[in-house]
Amino acid sequence: MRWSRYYLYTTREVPNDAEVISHQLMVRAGLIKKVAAGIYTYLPFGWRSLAKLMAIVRRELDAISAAELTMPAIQPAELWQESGRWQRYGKELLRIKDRHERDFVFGPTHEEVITDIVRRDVKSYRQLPISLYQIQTKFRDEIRPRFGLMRGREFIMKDAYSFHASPESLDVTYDDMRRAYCKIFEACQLDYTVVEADTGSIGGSASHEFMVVAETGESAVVRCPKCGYAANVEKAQMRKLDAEAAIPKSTERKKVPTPGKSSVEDVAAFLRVAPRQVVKTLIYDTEKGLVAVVVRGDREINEVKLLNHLDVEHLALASEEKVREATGAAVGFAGPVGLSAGVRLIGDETVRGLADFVVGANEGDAHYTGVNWGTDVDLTEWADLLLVSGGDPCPRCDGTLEIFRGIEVGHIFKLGTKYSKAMACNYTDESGGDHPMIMGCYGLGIGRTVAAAIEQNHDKDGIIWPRPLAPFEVLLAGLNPDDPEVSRVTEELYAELRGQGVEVLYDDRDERPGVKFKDADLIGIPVRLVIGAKSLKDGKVEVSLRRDREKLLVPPGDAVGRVLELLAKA
RNA sequence: CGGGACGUGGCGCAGUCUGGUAGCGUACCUGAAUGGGGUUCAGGGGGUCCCGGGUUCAAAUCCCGGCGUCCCGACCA
Repeated sequence: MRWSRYYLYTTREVPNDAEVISHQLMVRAGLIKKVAAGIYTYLPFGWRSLAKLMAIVRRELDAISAAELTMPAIQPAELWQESGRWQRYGKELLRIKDRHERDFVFGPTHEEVITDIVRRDVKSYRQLPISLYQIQTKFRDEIRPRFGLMRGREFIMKDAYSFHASPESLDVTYDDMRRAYCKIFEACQLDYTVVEADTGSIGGSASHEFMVVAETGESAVVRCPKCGYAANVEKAQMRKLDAEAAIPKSTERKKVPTPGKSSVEDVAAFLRVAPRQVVKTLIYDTEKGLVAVVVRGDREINEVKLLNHLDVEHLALASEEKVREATGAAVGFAGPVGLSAGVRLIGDETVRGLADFVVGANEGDAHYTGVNWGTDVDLTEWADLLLVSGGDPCPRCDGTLEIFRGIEVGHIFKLGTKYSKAMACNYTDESGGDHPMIMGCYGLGIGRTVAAAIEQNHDKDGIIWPRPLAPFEVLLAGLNPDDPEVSRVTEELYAELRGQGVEVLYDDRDERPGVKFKDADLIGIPVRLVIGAKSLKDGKVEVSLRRDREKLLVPPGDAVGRVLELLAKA
């Protein structure tokens, strides 16, 4: 491709609405252009990279006998009413009406449509298992789109669905998918981790996320370097410490004034105890009423665990008024002793072994000291509600968990029969009985993966494409277009590279060398071949890798061979 | 949805407080020189100052209402 005829325009300025580096570089290097918040055009240069990733995805999914199809983006509301998600799915679901005022949605995901298709075609256990996938534009009306393609409202996703007659069959496909995902992300040369994940609103029994390690990632993940345990913090557990248990009761409960001390730190400092001796009580508002959760003062509640434990749809810290209603005191003085009767009380496992601790007194400016389970509070509901953090003990071995941030580029679920039951997607078994099919679903963010690759592969001057995702493999630049010898050699090399099947972008623009070098660094094509009058006088052209920019001077006749060698290394 | 900020040639910004000729950089067009890290000089085109209403002799600037965008918290590929 000759750059002079190509649609690729770079900018020197950083766009004022781009915060993270991958977003800035994708705009500056002419990959994407914003149309509205969270909605982007994929420009030709960016689309080439997405297309490469999609080809890798297709290759690996076809290899595990998944069949590609394409479902409609616009889906009738009836299917969503049938699955129950018309009511449950929140405002992220874009609902639209046609000219007859009939309800439709722009699909944020396709469980309903795929289940509807399969239930009509597949009747027998002999037809199972089945795996289907598509690569398609989705729309989720996110409250806050951000970071360019990392969290768009409209985005391209690969979504796959599998159908089975037994849990064992699902296990096999799930493992196939997991391995295929690993191959895909390895093919993209990404530094990623597979982590255990919460199943969230999609539901199901098991789930793993594929996290690309990056500072700007929106998810927090813990990993044990010793045994390899890795989990999203939403899901992560820690080992219970025996030492925390069975501290004997030694004091009587006593109410003490704590004027103006509402935070754990303040109360602990004021009473001269460690924050971990303070038990904090958080009042949550849910559709099932108010819930009080007690947790060790130095720790945080994992709201996802709480949501799952309570089996509720909505969960939020209660308002000032609701807290008053439940405790009779201002926020900061709630405690489990003498809580309003209608409030459900749940204890996190971490406070179970505590004795002689401090709690809020449910009245302004006062706390209790010397509080103990049993004698002072009758608490019967215990659960693991802890938000795990770095430094906590691994739940699987005696190692210590590390915490890092990641970009969720893929997510696989064992769905079970949630959708097949709701939508009567059944098969007939050997003995003629009907059963709902067991399902799995598997998502992979196409644009997000490319953004993550840039997030992980760049320097101060621009993108450094991993070769498998690079829009072009080689950048060819002639520096002195007026020099007939330069242009002759450059044209010859261009023809030769193309003859070898190399994807080459030929910078034939009438620009000064400085501009060409700066643009080359910015757009980050892995291998660079430069022809300039100076080195050509010595019978040499330059070959270099974008990553280290180490120049190799070779005769023009050897150039293509050296380019191919470097490509193999890129 | 709560909290904060912003909206001025394509892009990045100044001007708004204190109302009075719409400006700078860059990009673009023409010409010349230059030709190994965003070169230089000369000339030129391009604006509903987000939208609507109000105050005023006069509004980018003040007032009211809307819209859009970005950032920080609850969702997800």
